[in-house]
Amino acid sequence: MNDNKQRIKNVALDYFGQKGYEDTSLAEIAKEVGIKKPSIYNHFRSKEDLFVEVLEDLIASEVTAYRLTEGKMNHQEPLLNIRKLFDLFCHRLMTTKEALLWKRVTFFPPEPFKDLIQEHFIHFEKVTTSILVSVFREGVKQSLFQGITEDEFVASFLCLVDGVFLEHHYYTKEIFEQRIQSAWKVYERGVSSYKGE
Amino acid sequence: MNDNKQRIKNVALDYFGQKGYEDTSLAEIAKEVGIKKPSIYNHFRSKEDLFVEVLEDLIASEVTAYRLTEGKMNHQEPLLNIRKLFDLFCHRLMTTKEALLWKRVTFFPPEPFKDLIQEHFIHFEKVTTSILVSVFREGVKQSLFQGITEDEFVASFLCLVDGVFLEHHYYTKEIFEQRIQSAWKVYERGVSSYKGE
DNA sequence: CCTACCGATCGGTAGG
DNA sequence: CCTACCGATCGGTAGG
Repeated sequence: MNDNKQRIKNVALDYFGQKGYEDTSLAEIAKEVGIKKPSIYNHFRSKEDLFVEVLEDLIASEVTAYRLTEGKMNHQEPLLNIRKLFDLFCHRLMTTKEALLWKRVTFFPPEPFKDLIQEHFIHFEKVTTSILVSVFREGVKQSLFQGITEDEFVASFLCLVDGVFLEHHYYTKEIFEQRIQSAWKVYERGVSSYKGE
Repeated sequence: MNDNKQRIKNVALDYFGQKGYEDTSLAEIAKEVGIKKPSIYNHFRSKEDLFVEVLEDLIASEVTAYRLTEGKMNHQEPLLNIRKLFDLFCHRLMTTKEALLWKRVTFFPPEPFKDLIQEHFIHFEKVTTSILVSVFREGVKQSLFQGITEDEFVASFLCLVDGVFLEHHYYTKEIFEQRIQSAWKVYERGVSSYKGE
């Protein structure tokens, strides 16, 4: 019964990510699902409604993934944990349709959703920040991250991840993986103590 | 006589950057310029033509800005030069309309221009990379950047700059500047030698 | 879930 | 530079 509703959302997630919200028509979504355009209105009150539902699902699945990784951390190894977070991020970026749409809308939010998307972005960042802070504090206990404040630790990690986020689009998979490794290496050196390991 | 042609291009640069190519109509561009839509066709054969001209101007001005900064560098001070490049980038990001459109089309190129944009992207990256490479090599002569390869140096800088770019959209000016400083600090530590200054 | 249709807007043209 | 207009397509509705 609700099979088609989920199918519409799946196709919408894909098309909104590939072509953007404004440039995706309900007619082409319907065609891909195998129904006619007006039938979409049996499940969603408007195109905007459809977008909001797709977006909300996306956020929920991102937050869940990060919480799961947090649960799997070994609190004795801060450097490993921060790497795990980084890998999780890169992995989702390359394998999920959600990442493409999330990237698109955070970067170029469609007019009607600017505020909504901003709220989600801030919420999502709070989730990741709280994880980063707990990793940092554990590291400090172990005399890691010397000369770096909590805020600097968080900000530089988020900047790293945002940079990777953008670059995913520019390059082929091979070059992208090189880029990731290079950026990570410099980041890790940067947050490590000058006096070296 | 060609005053209106330039005005059309200025407005188009702004709107294409803010709203994207597909979601910008010739009617609204005309309105902003103070003419009617068909008059645009006195200066451009099509909407696609207008976009291509805007894009070509954009590339030219970006390349010029980077070349100018390169010319002002003091080759004895690699760390200062890389900081200058970083500042140039951040400055242009916050003050020029070109940067916004450029980032938009490199990430989410409108269908009809995918190949054209890719060509320009590769060209532009060659310019910035060549500047970074010459900074890096001067640094190596001075025993800076120990343990970092040329590719890693270039990749991590571009990642830093891409991260900053994304964050520019999301934060207030004050928070953004804090973020920039934190990201820069970790980057600089990361590319500097472990054995410290 | 469908067919048939709506007003609005799109890029673009004719003709002056 | 304009007015007037084109076919196509958009999101959305009526009615079954």
